[in-house]
This record gives sequence, C-alpha cells and structure tokens, in this order.
Amino acid sequence: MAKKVFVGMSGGVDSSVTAALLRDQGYDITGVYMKNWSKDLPGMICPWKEDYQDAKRVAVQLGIPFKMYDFQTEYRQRVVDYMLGGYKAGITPNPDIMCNQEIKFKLFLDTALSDGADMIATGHYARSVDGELHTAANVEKDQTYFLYRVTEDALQHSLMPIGEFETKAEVRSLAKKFSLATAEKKDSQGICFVGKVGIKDFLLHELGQQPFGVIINQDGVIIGQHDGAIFYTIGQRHGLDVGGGLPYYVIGKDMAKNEVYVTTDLQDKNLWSKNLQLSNIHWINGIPEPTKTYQVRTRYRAPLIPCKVSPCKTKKDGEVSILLSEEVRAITPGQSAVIYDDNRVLGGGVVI
RNA sequence: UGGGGCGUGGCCAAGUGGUAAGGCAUCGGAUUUUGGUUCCGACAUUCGGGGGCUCGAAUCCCUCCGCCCCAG
Repeated sequence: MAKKVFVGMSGGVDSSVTAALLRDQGYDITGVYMKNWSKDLPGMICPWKEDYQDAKRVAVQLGIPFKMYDFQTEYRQRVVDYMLGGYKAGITPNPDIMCNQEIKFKLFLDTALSDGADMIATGHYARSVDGELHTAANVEKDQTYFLYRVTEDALQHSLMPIGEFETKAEVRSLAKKFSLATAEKKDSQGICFVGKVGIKDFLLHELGQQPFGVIINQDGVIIGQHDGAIFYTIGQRHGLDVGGGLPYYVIGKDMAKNEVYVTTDLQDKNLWSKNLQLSNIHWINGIPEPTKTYQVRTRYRAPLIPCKVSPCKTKKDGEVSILLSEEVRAITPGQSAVIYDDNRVLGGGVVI
C-alpha cells in the first residue's frame, strides 16, 4: 500500500514539481491548495484565485486528487496578527517563519493527517532527513532559515524533494519535462499577501496613520521627520527621505519617544554586534552543546558565521545568548537567528 | 554702516573661459518566499536675478537680491 502524501501546492513551480516527482516515486498523492489569504488590497488584487487554478491545473495534469483547505481565519490570527503586533511593538517580525511554524507544518499537517494522509510534502528548498532539518543542495535558494521552528515530529511527516536539486534550472527543466502549466511561472517573492503593495502600505492600511516624529543623527541633531517609527527597521537605508552627503542607516528607535536614530558612519558601534540574546528558543532535535562551535545565520541568505551557544536547559521557549566569531551588521529585534551544525539546522530563536 | 565670504538640481558638493563630476534623497528595474541589505538605470539645456566683455562663461566685469562672518 503506497503512502498517502498530501502536497501543499501553492500554484508555483516548486510545489508543482514536488507533486510530480512524488507521484512518479510511487506515492499516493493528493494536491492541496491552502487558502490563507484572499483579501484584495488598495492597488493590488489578491492572486489567490489564479494560484488556486494553477495548482488545480497541475493536479489535473498529474491525474491526482485535489482539494482546498481554507485556513484564512487561522492565518489571520497566527500570522498576520502576530506580524501586526510585532510592528506595533517596534520590532521587525518575520511572518514567513510563523507561517511555516503555525500553518504549513502544524495546521496543514494536522488537517492532512486527520484527513487520511500519512505525510505531507512541500516545495521548500530544504531537506527533511529522519526528523532532522538539513540545508538544501541549492545553497543559493536554501530556505531552512524560514523553517527552524518546525518540530522534529512534523519533519518526520514531511517530504521536501526540491531540496535535493542544486539549481533552480533543474527544477524548471523538470517542470517542462512534465509539461506542467506552471513551468514558466515567475517565482513568487515578498510576503504572499502583501505582494507588490509593500509592507509600509500594508501596515498603513491595517494600522492607519502613525504619529510623526523626528529622525536624529549620530551627533544628536534632528535631521528630518518620519511618518511613524514602526515603519523603520535597524539597518534600513532607503525611505528615510533625508539626504545630503553620505547615506543614512537606521541604528535604532525609541518607540516611547517616537524617535528614529540614524548614522552615516558604517562603523558605528550601534550598527555592529557579535553578541545576541535570543528568546523563544526552538531546538529541533536536541539542545546544542555549549562547548561546540556552530554556525549562525541572522537573516535570510546571509552568510553563516561561526558561533558559540550559551548553556541552555530547555528545548523550547527559553533564552540563550550567542557569541559570534565576528561582528555582524544590523542585528534586528524580532528577526530570527538560526543555528547550524554544518548542514543540519539545530534551531534558533528570536533576537531580543 | 564699513571689511571679508558665499549663493550650482530636494540636500551635500566638484568645477575659475570651452560648452554642468560625484554622493545623498527620489523614481523605475534586478536580486530576494519576512523586514532590510545589495545591484542596475533615470534624474540641472542649466549654475540667486538682470546687464556686459568674449567665437564661447557657472567660471571675467557691473549691478540688484539673499545668507554668513568680523568689525562697530
């Protein structure tokens, strides 16, 4: 009896190829479109219907059953509200990490299992190996950064065949070989529901106008005005609307005073750090050893930096400090630091 | 009121007779399943206003306007 696998099909190439490959490997495949968001925004029509139809079209081509799960309510509560809350609090949240933790590898998994599936599969560039999370063969596209909060149990029930390919071109050519309708579809990017509207416009739409405040440079001089401190994040350069001389980078902000601090000095102490405090720890398989040297990634696609992890007792929800071997620019509260042991993802936490 | 300095695109800022560098900002695009970063492209027929010398001036001369500094 072939294993029943429910493939999360977004309507993109990667998940289409995932379904095709697994079908050919002999699994009993069902395609599932997760409807997480469908609301239009000013200046953008939500493409969920096209995506749904693309996914369905591929399912038909592959001759597999297809269904839709409506997760809009949960997505709104667990991802969008988390994101809005983070911005309101002055940090820079990472909704895609939350989406994987709460929706794809929890709600989708649980729903699929209770729906008769033995496993789920996704089009992620990552590898699920015996309950461990490993980086993708394609180093450029590796998405493990977004997946460090997935549990060992979820990984035991997940397949990510796209993680085996070294190039996107291989995936595309497979899509062509299978004659999939999505073979030429452009890669998606940006937060799915925000799309080309942009995060600032989305926040304006959801949270409304924010109080104006001042922008202060490294000498304590007011050099401009901002239209809401929540819109700015550490390390940010563009969108400040202050010019003259060198570019300005955001080095901090005070939500209570509603002030944004910037500098033109790229060597500014406040912009660099080699010591991070993490909260909401999540270790996938086990707790890291304090004596060992691991590698850490502080943002998507950033290079791995050797580091040490402070002693830690709990597998989740604790705090830990990370000592990097070199200074890293623009460490940002709300973003995640993910710890690697070569190709294996240990887990990580949220920067305080 | 004397003496000196300055006024170049939204902001910094080169350029002192040969036909407006560069940077920031802004806008557009590329890269990117968060935010951000990075990359590429666009962006002053014109140099505070007016007049003059010159084949030719932002650059020289005159004058007006504005700002700054030092004297009083």
